[in-house]
Amino acid sequence: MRNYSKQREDVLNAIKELKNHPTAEEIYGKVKENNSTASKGTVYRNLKNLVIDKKIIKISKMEGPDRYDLVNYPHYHAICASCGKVFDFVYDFDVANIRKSLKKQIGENIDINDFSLQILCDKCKNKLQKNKI
Amino acid sequence: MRNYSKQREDVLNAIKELKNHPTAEEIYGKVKENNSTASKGTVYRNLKNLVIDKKIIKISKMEGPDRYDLVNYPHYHAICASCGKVFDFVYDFDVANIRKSLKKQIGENIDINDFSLQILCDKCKNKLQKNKI
DNA sequence: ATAAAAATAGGAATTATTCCTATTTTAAGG
DNA sequence: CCTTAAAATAGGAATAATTCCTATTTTTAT
Repeated sequence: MRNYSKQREDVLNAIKELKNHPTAEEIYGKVKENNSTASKGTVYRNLKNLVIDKKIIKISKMEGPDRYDLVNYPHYHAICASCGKVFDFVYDFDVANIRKSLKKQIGENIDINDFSLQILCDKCKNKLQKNKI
Repeated sequence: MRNYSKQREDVLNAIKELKNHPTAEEIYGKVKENNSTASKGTVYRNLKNLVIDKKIIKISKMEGPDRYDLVNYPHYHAICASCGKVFDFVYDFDVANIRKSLKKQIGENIDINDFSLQILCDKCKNKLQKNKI
């Protein structure tokens, strides 16, 4: 179903070189910097492919473009809805049980690629409480 | 810190009327249909405010614009990275323990607004496996 | 070596989101 | 109930992000 493509490797390598959750635009920039022929459409298409293949995950905030992160060691992201700060964290979710629960509820044996938490960080919580709501 | 606004209520009401995870554009459309004066900027600003206030959550897929959902009963979303299908599900995450773990790792007492799972649904898994990876 | 399927280049086109400023609304205090 | 500063909005322009298109190239199976 999926063929090999040099450009997909280029995209993955660009993400490896860029630290800290790059955007598609930043990845495209790095890819070109590395003299890959990959076009913008190719970058977007392969970002999706890489997510499907569990090589990377997507991070979405309340503001700004989506970001991507390598799946190198098992970690997840907690993203502040207010300031957008991303906290990397480790947690031992009971994946087997969650899958079982999903199987019961939706009747499908899904694969879990990633967990992501929408949170409010300390700083933003305080800012909101400083006065009224 | 935050003042009352009629338009923010209009946005929330539009989401209540629209079923099934509307986009900002769809919400804007409904809001105008309801004769609210809310402009596009106002809709976006208040979508963010409503997320911060835990009235709604944002759903992000690999394709297309972000979507929003009411926080009416405790449920979460599992989103297929390939086809974008959204599965609503219920699960009793150990929120207290997750918060404790986050506190230890990042030193902050964050509030958890939402969990979201990136998954691969059965259908897409099969499609990918039909041939090679 | 050949052919069909998959992937790409290059960038145009389209969407989604953000931004801007003058005006209006809200909430607090006297 | 006045007044005022802070917060919010309208209206839409501007920008940025994403998708789309077609001819060409690459990949893989045979």
